[in-house]
Amino acid sequence: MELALSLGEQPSKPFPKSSRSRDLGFCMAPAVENRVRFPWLTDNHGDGRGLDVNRLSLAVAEESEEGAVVSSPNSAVSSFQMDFGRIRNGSKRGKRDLKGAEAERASDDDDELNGSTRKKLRLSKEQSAFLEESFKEHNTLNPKQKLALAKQLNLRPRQVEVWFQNRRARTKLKQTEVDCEYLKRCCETLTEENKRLQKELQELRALKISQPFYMHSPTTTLTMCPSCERVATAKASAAGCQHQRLLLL
DNA sequence: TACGTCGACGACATTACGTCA
DNA sequence: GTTGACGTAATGTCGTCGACG
Repeated sequence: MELALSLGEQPSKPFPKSSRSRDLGFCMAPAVENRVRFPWLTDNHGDGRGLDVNRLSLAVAEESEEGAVVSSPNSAVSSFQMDFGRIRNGSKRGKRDLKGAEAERASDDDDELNGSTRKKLRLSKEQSAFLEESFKEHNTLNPKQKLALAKQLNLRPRQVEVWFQNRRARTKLKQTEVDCEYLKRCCETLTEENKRLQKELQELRALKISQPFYMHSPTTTLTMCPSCERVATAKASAAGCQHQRLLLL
């Protein structure tokens, strides 16, 4: 039996840095990938980039443009317009956010840092659905895609980025659960097989003790049935598997 | 060419908030 | 109204890579 799993092989960084080249797509052991396929693992665009958000439903965007910002059905406040009070003082990430293209993250946060604690918003169903669709297309985003999505959903680019990060983490967690289940089943099967072989070994030993002369007979051979892989002597096979009996005929 | 630095980004662990039973 | 569990948005940290001097 072949355990076609990669859990044990996974390095501390299961997603290799190949994704840095924007090739998009999870790095899963081939066998795992074959067992559980995600539609977005295949790059329909060939070059692995170029998410065309315009292909997706525009319903949300249209609604947003009208100013009727979509809000969570469970939230009384618009999910976009809530404050984002963030504690970002002197942290490595905070510094990085103030540099280069990432400055946009900080700039649009600056006017929202009044509070001392961060406010967590919940994305609306429409936003989540839209992001989900995008994720199915590509599980990573290049800056352009990120900006386009953010604009379309009226979110901050950072929010889109975080959503994708969390989504990848959730996907991986699910995959790990699936793999664990599979391994469990494999383990059970192997345990059963091991029990059966142990039993068979005991029977053979018993046979050897009870019929020492027979076993030492030069004409006696142990054969393994290619069909059920049971080991048996020519004589014992008469009481063993039917395949052996057929072979003897 | 080798090397150090920097910015960007992803994974991962963790925190904190919103929701619901 | 309170509480604990759960889902998830957000944060912090680390490692890696490519660009650049």
